[in-house]
Amino acid sequence: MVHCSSSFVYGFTRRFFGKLCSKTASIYGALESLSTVNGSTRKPIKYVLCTALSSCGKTRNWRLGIQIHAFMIRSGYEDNLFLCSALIDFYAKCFAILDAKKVFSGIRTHDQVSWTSLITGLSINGQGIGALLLFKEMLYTQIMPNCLTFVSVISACVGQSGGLQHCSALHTHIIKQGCDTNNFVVCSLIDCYANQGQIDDAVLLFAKTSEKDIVVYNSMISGYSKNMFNENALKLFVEMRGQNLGTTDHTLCTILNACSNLALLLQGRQVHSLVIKMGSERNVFLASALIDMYSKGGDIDDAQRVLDQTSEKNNVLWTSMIMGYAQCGRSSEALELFDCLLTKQELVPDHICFTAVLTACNHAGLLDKGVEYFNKMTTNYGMSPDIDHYACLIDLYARKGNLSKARDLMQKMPYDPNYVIWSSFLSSCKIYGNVKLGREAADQLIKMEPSNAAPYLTLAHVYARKNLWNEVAEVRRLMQQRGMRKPAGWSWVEVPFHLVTRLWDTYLAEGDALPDFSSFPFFFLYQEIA
DNA sequence: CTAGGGTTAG
Repeated sequence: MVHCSSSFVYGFTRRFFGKLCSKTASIYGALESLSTVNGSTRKPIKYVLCTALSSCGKTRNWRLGIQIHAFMIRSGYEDNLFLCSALIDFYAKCFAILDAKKVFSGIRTHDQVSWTSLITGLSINGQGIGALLLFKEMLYTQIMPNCLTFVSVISACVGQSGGLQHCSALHTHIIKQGCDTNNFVVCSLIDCYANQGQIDDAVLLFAKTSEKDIVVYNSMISGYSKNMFNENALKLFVEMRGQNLGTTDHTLCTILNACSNLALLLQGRQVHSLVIKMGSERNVFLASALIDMYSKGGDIDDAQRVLDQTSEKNNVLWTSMIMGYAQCGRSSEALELFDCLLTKQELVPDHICFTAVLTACNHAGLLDKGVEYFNKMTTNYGMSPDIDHYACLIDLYARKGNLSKARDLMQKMPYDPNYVIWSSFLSSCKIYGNVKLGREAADQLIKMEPSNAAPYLTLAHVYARKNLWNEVAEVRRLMQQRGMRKPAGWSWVEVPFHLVTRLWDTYLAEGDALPDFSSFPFFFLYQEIA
């Protein structure tokens, strides 16, 4: 049987290995009987071992894999390069990267595969830098990288600081070596460029690829959607369907994502019908994309229906649902669902789940609840809150008017406040007319994104709220001096005198002194109502 | 016809 096709052996290994093991009481027995089934020759066992190790990696079967390793040693296959590469792959896929490294360093003469296996292994274990360094080391040897090596090392660049520079450098290398027509390489390059926000480079690469397959299309669609070019993603999907390439679950997942981003409920429903036609309703990736699409499209009940029909629920699905309720303003249902799952012990909440819960509190302005969950996360679950959790809590305090407490938290948290935090803080400063903190927030925002006009306008409102018209004028002068363009929907208006008093009514807090008419500049910022 | 590779979810 070992002379049959490898896919047969693979299938065989997966389906019958377990049975053999239980019958013979040990993996050794199973392997012995496999090697003697087809007669006297013992040689083919190494093919079986190789395929078995591969499937142990794919199914993350750690127990079986290490027994095969032991059997390898016992049968004298320890130095077989093919088996060692398979071992590296197996250990890496079971997240035992140290063991993978150990096998690698035990190899006397390496080949492209052994190098590539460890580079891939480092990359999937989150050690992108390590993968890059190993690749560099490989370049000093006689062994040339091949397409597969490039694929691995490019994937390792994704999410690295300076990943773009590495990626461009690798791209040059790839063109020199003539690997740039390989679709696998093209996909990883498109993915890498798209993840670094270099969508133009990705588009260029995509356009240059002559024989695009499904996955190349999928990568490009996903790249568009990641960079919020959702319409382009949809257009490309239509084009892809015109090419009769077919679609995969990946495609539909990405398209649903684009529909969610655009809140396109109708188109999302059409994709849902495609999911059903393809018989992919059981795919959890699609289920979560559907839940997300329905909740962002405003149909939370259909989102719930998708969840109900999914047989195997996981953290992602539950979190999508909680987030869905939170975002559509049904916060109490979000919290009820979360609490219910906790008591039934159907959910071990992780960071993102707590983000959804805190978002629900934030949406409903439930400060006490928010603090309670925040504390629960740290004390009951021993998690260290990440910046998004702090952002929810800070915004909760700020929107309740406790600006100093919010500012305090921003200082005490172990992260630097990001753009989102400062801008939500600034809006609270506007609501409560806190000039001092508002000015600070606006300064920070302007420093972070000098070309964005929004903080100038909000700051002007903070001043206006306190009748500091000279400061309002100063903001306008600064904007003109710095060549700022107004964001769409905002206008400077010359205010006729009879409207001035009406604006005052709006902005004047009770008990404030009447403004000095002579200092009023007769123009005002206002946001057009869509 | 022994190994290693690309795109998907909160």
